[in-house]
Amino acid sequence: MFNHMVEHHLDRVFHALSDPTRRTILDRLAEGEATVGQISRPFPISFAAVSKHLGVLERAGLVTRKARGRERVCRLNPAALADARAWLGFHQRFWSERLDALDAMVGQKSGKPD
Amino acid sequence: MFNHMVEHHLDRVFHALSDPTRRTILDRLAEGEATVGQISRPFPISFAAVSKHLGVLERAGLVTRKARGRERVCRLNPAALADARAWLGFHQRFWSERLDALDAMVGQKSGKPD
DNA sequence: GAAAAATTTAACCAAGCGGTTGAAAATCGA
DNA sequence: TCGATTTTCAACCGCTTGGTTAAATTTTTC
Repeated sequence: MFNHMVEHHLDRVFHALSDPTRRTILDRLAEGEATVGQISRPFPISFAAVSKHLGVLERAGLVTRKARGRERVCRLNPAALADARAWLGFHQRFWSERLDALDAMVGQKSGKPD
Repeated sequence: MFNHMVEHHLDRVFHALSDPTRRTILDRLAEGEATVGQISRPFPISFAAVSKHLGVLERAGLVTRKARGRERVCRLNPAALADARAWLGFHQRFWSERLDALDAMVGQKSGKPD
């Protein structure tokens, strides 16, 4: 179902999403493509730090950077969220079913440990 | 919409999900509650390491541990995935709309079919 | 061609992470 | 009570991370 090909990818996507600065960058990018300079301006951290954050997002497949002259135009790649969404959706549903079944069994009060 | 109360929580949830060992632990837990010992047995890492992973999952709200004698019974909390799913779902949809609009504007001059 | 601008890369630092081992703290069983 | 079991805690190690500043690279502009 969720093979090991995508596992490695999930590591990077979830890790990229775990930082609030990076999530804010993604929000900014949702308003349209922007250069690294435009992205970094509102942040209180250095230009280079933002550039590194972009690198993390790019390696996770969430953002693409293409050169335009001496600038790099960053753009979102919404498709990269698909795997993460699929993982979460499947697991939340699966877990809920399992736990419902477990609750039902406990409700029978068998008293027998497995 | 996604206020700063939940932001801090998202950090921990996404970070917890970014490790393959922890995701495997969650899969294991989907089969039913289990003690720390039962969870750690199939892993090639130490007991203490698994216990720390459980701590990460617990602080993210994904797992609860309740004492039963000298054992700790771990159980999934599927609801903890809701915030992460909501974040992903909203953003993917929002991004797609934005990028579609962007593509439409760009497409007026190139007309590339896709 | 030289200066300026946009970005990345390199070197570094403090903090955190995932792992280890060993000791400590509860609890169970004889 | 004593020893075994289950788990956490503490200290430590090597690697990564998020941040810095400074140098290097590429492109634009004068």
